[in-house]
Amino acid sequence: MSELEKGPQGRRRGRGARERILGASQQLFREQGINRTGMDQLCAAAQVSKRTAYQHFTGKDELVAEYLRRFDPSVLSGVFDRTDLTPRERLLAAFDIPPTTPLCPYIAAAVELHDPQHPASQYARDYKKAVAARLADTAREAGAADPEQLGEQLALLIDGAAARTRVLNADAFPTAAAIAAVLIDNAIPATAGDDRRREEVSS
Amino acid sequence: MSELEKGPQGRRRGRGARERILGASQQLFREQGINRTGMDQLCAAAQVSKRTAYQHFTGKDELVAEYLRRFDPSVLSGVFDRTDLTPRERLLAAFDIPPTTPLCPYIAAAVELHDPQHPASQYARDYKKAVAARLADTAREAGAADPEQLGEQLALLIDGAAARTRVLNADAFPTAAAIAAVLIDNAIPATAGDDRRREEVSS
DNA sequence: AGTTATGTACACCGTCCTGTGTGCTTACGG
DNA sequence: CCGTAAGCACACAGGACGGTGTACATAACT
Repeated sequence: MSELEKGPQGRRRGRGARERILGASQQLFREQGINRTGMDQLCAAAQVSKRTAYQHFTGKDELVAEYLRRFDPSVLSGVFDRTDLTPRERLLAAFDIPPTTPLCPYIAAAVELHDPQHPASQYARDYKKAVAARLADTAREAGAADPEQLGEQLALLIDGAAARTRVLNADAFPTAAAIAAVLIDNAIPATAGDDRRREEVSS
Repeated sequence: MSELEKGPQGRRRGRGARERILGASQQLFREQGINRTGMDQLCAAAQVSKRTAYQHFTGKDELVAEYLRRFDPSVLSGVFDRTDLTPRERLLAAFDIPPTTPLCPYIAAAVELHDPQHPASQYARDYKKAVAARLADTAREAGAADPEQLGEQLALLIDGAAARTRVLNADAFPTAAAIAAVLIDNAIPATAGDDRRREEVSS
């Protein structure tokens, strides 16, 4: 039989070593960082032989890249696909992250790996662009004058809150949410709302 | 002769090994990151014997902490002490960083070291708080309604721009500056409209 | 059955890392 | 001038790291 994908959902019969490895990665890379987590420790935590790990992933680099790919469903989709909220509420919901998230792992990976060519760094870039695009879509849906600009601005606020939370060890997302509310109200001209301020589009 | 301070300005007669070490640290830690820069390489770049390096610094940790302490004069003071600018212009000038700065080294250090107890991490926290305080002072000088809040908001914007610039490999400071302009104008009650300032806010 | 993919146990390699020990040379100050 | 602090050259310890080789056990599918 051909060497078909053993990728994301491709474990054909195994007892699920790949999933355990990725699960341990989620925990350890977050708690300790990528560089400070050795493969020995990771395999021990996953209850997986080291040999098996290197049969699933060609190297640590690939494992790190795959580890990053396991965040989209929980964060990105979980916020934007909520139809129970108005577009404006959805934009603000992006700042309601529970304290379970120490720091955006994409920023952490980009800083730790320190190599823009690394697969994980490239994926982090793609992810950040995707988030900004989703924010822009929602901004357009909410009737923003310049959705792309608002999306980029909100994305910057999220990253700022993440970075600041990490450095200061104190939640910075409420501050970011406050800024977001101002930006959103400034960018949406005719929103039905209490405070409708002078709509000036900063050039 | 007693073991008196060989600290910041304490090289008594030497040929300046300490300064060369710190100079090389500035360059290498920025270009390659902290964890990816070995002491061997650093000493070679500084043209300093490894033994000498470990006589000036008890370990790499202390060197990293000292390396972070060498940024205040160039960044923090360089922006806030410009008396040729109005307070509002000074707030915005904090976002005019030249392309020489790849990423705020404090964020990088906090992420790379990954230990809030590390001296360098503690110093990074102090520095971030100090910047926010300086921004708040300037915001107060500019007549902001809630200077502390504005200072914290602007600090968050700076960190967001730094993080985003790093991850995306694209300058995000203009976006942050645009947000800052909106926040500043919203926070300063009397300064609406164009550049009508000069109402001296006596300190 | 029996073959084959999957996983295990464990030792091992080479490399890089932080950090030392030791002896020698240089330059400054009195 | 001489003494001494500053710096140098070099080897090496001790450990963590990423990654591999080998031989063996188990599960699954036909």
